[in-house]
Amino acid sequence: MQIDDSRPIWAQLVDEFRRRIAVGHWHPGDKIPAVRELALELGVNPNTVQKSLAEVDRLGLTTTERTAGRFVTQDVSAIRAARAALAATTADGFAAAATGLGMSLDEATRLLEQRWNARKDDQ
Amino acid sequence: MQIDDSRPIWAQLVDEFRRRIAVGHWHPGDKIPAVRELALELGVNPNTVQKSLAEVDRLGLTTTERTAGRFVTQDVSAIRAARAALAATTADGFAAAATGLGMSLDEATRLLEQRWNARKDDQ
Amino acid sequence: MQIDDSRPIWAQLVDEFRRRIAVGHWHPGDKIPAVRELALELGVNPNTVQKSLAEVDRLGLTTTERTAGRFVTQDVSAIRAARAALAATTADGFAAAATGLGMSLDEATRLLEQRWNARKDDQ
Amino acid sequence: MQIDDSRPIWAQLVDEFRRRIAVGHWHPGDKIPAVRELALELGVNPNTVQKSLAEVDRLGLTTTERTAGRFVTQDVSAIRAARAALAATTADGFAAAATGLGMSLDEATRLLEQRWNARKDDQ
DNA sequence: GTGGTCTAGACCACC
DNA sequence: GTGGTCTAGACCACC
Repeated sequence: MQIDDSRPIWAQLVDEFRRRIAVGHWHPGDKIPAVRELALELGVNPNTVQKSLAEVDRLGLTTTERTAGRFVTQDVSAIRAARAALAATTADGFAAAATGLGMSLDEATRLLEQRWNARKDDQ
Repeated sequence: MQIDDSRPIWAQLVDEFRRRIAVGHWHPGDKIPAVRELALELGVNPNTVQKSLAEVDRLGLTTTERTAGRFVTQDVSAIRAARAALAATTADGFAAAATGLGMSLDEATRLLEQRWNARKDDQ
Repeated sequence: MQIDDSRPIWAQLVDEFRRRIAVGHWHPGDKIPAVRELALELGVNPNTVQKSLAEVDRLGLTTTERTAGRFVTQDVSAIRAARAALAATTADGFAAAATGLGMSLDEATRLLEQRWNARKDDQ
Repeated sequence: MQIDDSRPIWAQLVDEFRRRIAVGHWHPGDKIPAVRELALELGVNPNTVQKSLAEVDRLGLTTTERTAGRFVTQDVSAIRAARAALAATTADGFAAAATGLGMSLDEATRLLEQRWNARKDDQ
């Protein structure tokens, strides 16, 4: 649980599931965990998971086969879109913080470079 | 409440309070809300808020005066440090996502530039 | 209540609300009844009405203003689409019945003409 | 269960049983299911089924033999009448919708032709 | 009063 | 066991 995210749980779950697919935690063609299982894992009601997964279906990232379960799409372009969306979101988060702190694009770029290389050194 | 941040709540609260000071939501010299008030606002136990505020004190971002309450530091360098930390954190988030998606630093920089300008156009 | 419609209630409600808009029972710009009111009128749970109205919103036939209520779109093209869909649906129903009974298109057309004129005489 | 058909359930059941006979779901000479069985299938009270079947008897579409059960008539003309009634009903539904939407008979006929051919292509 | 969210729990079809 | 639907009822923000 995190403080201060006022968006509905179901919308946060949509983001979380998109993220899992975007980063390849769930691979194309994979069966994803059952609704009740995810609800248990995430500590929310199955109905809430259900609502968010319906939206993920609608986004074309998963397909549902009623008795067999729910599967990550094999449609590469849909997944590519999810990856692009994820990258854009984190870029926006950084841009928002940096502008909020009065940084210029140049300063932000330098900072990104710095942290990028720090990451590389960590590994 | 957000899904999937597994760090302890008190640590998340430290981040939240640092953020409020870094972005100027709480200004230097301001009296910040009472522990009980924050606990109510954030929906957590007062003891948890207390623990996180003690850490914020230790970071030099706030000072406590027994009877009068808790105040944001007037020490500019401490606040500057908090701002730098916030910027670094979001930069890290972007860097992590971008490398996770197989992007190069060049691609990440171009994306940042793109989103930066998109923000500007929105305003 | 009618026999033998196995589709979910929420989907039937979507059809019903589209129909009300298509035939002009609810006019462009009109405030439609509150969720709880519709639930009472239709004898179903407010949550079920809520789900169907979210879909009607998604179809662009209504817009929601959180505290003021829900309104029929003023977008003529969206309404035109709803009208076309309604006409197509009833045409399909007739075509399905007619072909199921072994009628030719010519026979169906003649029957339609007959009933059309019978309607006219009734008025 | 469907929304917004305000006719009594028994009358709707008459339509349903006529339809089953008209489309050949129940064939001439067939024994139809027992009252209690139909009541269970349709989720209504056996008395309601009884009332509607009495009407179907009266229409000459079924005959009842006290101990053996209820059978679909072998009278071809009665069945033909049921088929004509079904066709007329759906034709009326289309005509009502089309006139309600301000269409002319010509436009309705063109739409019917269109949907008729679309059906054919689907198969 | 308005729309919206969330939970608990029952139930369904399909296999 | 799987996804899906539906209800009852509590609660929330916004006005």
